[in-house]
Amino acid sequence: MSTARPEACPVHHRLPVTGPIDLEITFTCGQAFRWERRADAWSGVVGGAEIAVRLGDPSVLLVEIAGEDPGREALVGYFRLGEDPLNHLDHAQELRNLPGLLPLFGLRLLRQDPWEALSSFICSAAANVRKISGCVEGMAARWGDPIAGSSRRRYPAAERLARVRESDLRALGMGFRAPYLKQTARAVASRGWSWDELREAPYERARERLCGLPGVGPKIADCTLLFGLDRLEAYPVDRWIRRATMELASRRKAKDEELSRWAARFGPGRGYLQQLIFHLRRTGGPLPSLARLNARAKRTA
DNA sequence: TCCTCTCCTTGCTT
DNA sequence: AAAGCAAGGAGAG
Repeated sequence: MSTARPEACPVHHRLPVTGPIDLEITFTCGQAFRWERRADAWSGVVGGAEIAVRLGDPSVLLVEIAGEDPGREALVGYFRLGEDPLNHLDHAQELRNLPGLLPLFGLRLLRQDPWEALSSFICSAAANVRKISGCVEGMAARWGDPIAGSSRRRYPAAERLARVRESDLRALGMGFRAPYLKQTARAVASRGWSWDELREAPYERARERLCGLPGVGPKIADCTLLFGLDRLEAYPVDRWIRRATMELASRRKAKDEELSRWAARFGPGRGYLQQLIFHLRRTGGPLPSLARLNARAKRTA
């Protein structure tokens, strides 16, 4: 149902937004790696489209499309425009008192393509955001199909990356991640792999499946579940979330799995909250202990 | 089986 | 200039 339009007549959408929205945080928080700041908007690639987005008057997302229009509903889903992110606090009232967290709820957790999320986060091992973007954008430039009316390219499918040379991945700066990415691309492109099956599977089962892929451990499995498979109960524990969660839990040392279990108290939307905590910890310094914080809040109430 | 340590690439920072 | 650091994972011991 997607139609390619000529460049001279780009498609526009005006999409009303439920709840707060902050494009800067959304695109720079480390969940996605193909969003670029332009003079007047942000440019990203979603499916077969380049989309430029900016905010309009009272909480409207203005979208300009080049290439295959995903359609209004797909875009509303991609940005979760019909959901108020603050709802995720319903099961985590204790976090309301966390200084600096409330202003971050304009972060929209994007519903990304699972293969793009998986492969991007394989690139993320021991890398920083700039490095990851370079790898991801490099792969798209080299192997992605062109988008009509745009200089940007689609993200290459697993089938395509399964056929590239490892040396070409290394040339893009992939380093030791190159063989992981290629082998995982092969596995995902094979007949034995089904994203639909993963969507149906219980969280633990899906996580085990992903961990069976080369170069994929618990952290990247959880990122794939959270960012690519809409599993908001996934709580990826990286070095920042490890520190942040230990601080909140008043723990000196703890295993990642313990921290995941501890974070279950934040409810079914804890993955969404994780992304806010991640951003807060990276930009705002150490976090207070939740126990002390809530004791103080109770006294002053 | 579980824990800890080291290595693996690269490029930018101190 | 050498070392540290960056959304980790795999293999050894």
